[in-house]
Amino acid sequence: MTKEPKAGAIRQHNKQRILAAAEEAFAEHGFKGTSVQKIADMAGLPKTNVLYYFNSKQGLYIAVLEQILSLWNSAFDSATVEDDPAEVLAQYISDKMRISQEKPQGSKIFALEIINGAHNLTDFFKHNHVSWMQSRVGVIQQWIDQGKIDTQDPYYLLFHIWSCSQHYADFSAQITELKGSKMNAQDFEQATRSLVQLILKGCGLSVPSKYA
Amino acid sequence: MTKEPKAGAIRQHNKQRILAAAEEAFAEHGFKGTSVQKIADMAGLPKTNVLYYFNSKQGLYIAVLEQILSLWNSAFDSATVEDDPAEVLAQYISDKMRISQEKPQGSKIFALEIINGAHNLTDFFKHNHVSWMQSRVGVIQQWIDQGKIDTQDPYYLLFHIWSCSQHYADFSAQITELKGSKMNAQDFEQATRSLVQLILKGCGLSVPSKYA
DNA sequence: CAAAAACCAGACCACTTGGTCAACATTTTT
DNA sequence: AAAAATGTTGACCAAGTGGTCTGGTTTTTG
Repeated sequence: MTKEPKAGAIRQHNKQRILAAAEEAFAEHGFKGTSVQKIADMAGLPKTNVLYYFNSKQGLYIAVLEQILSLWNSAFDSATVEDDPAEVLAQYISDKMRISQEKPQGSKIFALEIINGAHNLTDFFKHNHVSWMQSRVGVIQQWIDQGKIDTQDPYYLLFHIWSCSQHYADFSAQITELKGSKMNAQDFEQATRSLVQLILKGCGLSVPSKYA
Repeated sequence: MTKEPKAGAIRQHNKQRILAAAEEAFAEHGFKGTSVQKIADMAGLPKTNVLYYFNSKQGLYIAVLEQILSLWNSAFDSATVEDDPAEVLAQYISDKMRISQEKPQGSKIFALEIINGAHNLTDFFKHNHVSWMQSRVGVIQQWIDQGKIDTQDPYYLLFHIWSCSQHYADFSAQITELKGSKMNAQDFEQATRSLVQLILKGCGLSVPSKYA
């Protein structure tokens, strides 16, 4: 069992400092490509100190992962059949795009983790993830059955929403190269509108004026 | 200049052997996570031999990258305004999905490379890529101007096509987890139809019967 | 204020890494 | 068949790795 000493303002502060540095480093160089020493330098602490708070490099990595996942909630999580699919999906896409804009590192780390086989995601998380998926697929299927949106496999719809929105975080280097400059806030707005229109129209929905 | 000794059946054969092993290893563990020793083992050769053909680990990695990129061509590359956008886009999406199914390692390596900042892609490739993009964006824009497809930023449309199709290669671990089993040929067919419908309908096009 | 708990950090270690070198074997060319 | 080019390989190395240990300092607590 991991010891969890209560409170400790210093502990709190230092752990946060280390987590922030680790998130940046892991996002940029991956797990193997990041050394504990480098994280320590970025956090302005000796290496031993990092290992003191997080017992191992992997422990720190998992802590980073969990912190990221805890921030990925959305109104879509609790949507029901009663809700308007156009409204709910548009909101969900907007949420995911905002996360890609504001927390690109998290998305990158998650992507790296999945590409490498997701070996560090706990069974607890995986189980949660599967449950969430089944529940959301259920709602979408009901929308389909009621003829509110086009017939399709709800799994693929969700995959497509994720991939497009996360693309703006994960592949930012490529996007910058191709567009000639880094995407700014206005670009993100436009990309979001573009994606909302594509997905909603692609599902046979019309875009709520709020997102047009 | 890199010496390129003519012919040499042995050379050809060994290099190919090493490239294949390296592709598999890099896709699974990334650049930093793969040791030259491991690649050598997989290729059934001593480490020194690998370094003999490719002067460094990075050299080998770049060779792998170039080999991958050389296979990513499609009919879309040479499409013109005269062509039917529905037909061309549906074909392009199908092509990209087939690559995700048949060559997932390549897609993964490319994704890892981009996430990590694309530092190993040569300027030559980047320039080619930008040119390709501008040319394709031009064609799409003309389709828009002629009212053949919905008004939108062509850049984002292409990003969305890429991200969705590559998602099936890069995030296969997550998909398998969520769907409960690895995607088979039939699943890929269905996913392709689903994506073609989403994108085309999202652009205001109707799906050619061939892809419905 | 003293003891206990928490925190800090240099020295150190076993191990892996990419890469070199020199000697030897094989193939190709003349 | 001699010479030149190409291929093969074990021994070796310097640098970097995650992680431990030990002894100290600071902070918290009774």
